[in-house]
Amino acid sequence: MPSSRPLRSDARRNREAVLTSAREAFLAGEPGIRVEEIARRAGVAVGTIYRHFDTREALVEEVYRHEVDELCAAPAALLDEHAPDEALRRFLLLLVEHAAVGKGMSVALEAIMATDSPVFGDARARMAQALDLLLGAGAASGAVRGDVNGRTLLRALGGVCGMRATDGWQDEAVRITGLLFDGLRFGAADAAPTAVTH
Amino acid sequence: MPSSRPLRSDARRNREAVLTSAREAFLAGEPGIRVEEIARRAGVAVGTIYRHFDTREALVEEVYRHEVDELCAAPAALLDEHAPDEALRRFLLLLVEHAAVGKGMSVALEAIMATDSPVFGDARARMAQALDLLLGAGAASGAVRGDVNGRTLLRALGGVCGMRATDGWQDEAVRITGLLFDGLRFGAADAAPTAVTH
DNA sequence: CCGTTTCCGGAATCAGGTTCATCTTACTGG
DNA sequence: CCAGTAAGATGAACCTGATTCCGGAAACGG
Repeated sequence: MPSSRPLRSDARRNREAVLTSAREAFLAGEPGIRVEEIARRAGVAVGTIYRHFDTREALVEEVYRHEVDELCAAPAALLDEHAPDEALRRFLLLLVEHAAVGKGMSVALEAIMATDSPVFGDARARMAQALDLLLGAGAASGAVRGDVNGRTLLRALGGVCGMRATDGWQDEAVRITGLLFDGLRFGAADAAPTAVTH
Repeated sequence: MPSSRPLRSDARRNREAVLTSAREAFLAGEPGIRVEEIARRAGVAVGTIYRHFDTREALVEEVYRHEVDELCAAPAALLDEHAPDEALRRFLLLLVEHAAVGKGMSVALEAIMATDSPVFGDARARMAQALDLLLGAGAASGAVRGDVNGRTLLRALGGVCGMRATDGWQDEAVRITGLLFDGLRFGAADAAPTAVTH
């Protein structure tokens, strides 16, 4: 019996309340919020949180699963409407944008992309797959070199997401993204370098 | 009076012992070692560590200051013996190599490059300056684009250093480095893309 | 050798995450 | 509508680790 019976009503309600409180806290820029405080805001006791999530990290992962799903769905949609290289470029910028949404998301993206945290293993794999889709299409059309895979690019992007809070970080993030984008096209296309501010 | 009188002999000895124990532990692959354990190995009490270092992080920083100095001195030496773009390429590879020396160094490099930790503010600034030297020379010779600064590149490299422990991570690190290198030359040179395995 | 000053030791304190024995509550069949 | 029971909730206690702090010990200057 893989999935036991559905959650009891109060359990479902509490679970939702915890996720909501956690999400709000993270997006509000307090990624380090204590478990006890999340519980307080959700109107439950800490024990309740641990009934639903194995560990604090597991809760964090759950909070961001939705965002990750959204991000992973983007490549297919972008390829529908744009040439492979343009789709790739847009996706990279999308990542930066998402990192900009809030410190919390940025922290999660960084953990997904730049670490080996087993907690985000699943998210990482899906993300790499999404990138593979773009890179494959780009390589097939000859606009992108074929010797880089999603996992590698994901790694390379890790640094971009760890830089919120710096003065003017968003410009810098766009610049780094452009750098990687150009690196990906190096020797595969005849386009001019991406405009990178002045 | 900026610098008070020299440390008492036993103080100097203990300080050294602590740094040595910490360095050995980090290089041996236990970056998370407890302060108490560092103290034990150095033959002192925890209080002694806190007399010399404000915080655990401060101790870590001190341990790596030497390595950082070494790394920061490299650009000038490389420019003496190689063309600007080749010097840049070699320096990027040198970073990967250093990250490979041990998990500890890798952790520190990552903290320096990819975060805003005030602890490494100094190291970060010096590193960015070192990269500026290389980028400036490259731009002047026309081999590298002129719109990227050291700080930005440092950020981009952050991800590379957070990937130890993955299977085959070193190859991947070299690949990412090559990607960035090519991105830096995009539109500025006529060379072929860096060989990046396949 | 004595008075000072600087250090050292290590138990106590603090901070957060995690656990667990006990009390509640939602669902169930009758 | 009600008792029985399993699922859920609680929150004080526990654990791990960093940091603090108050005597006691050691070095230095004379």
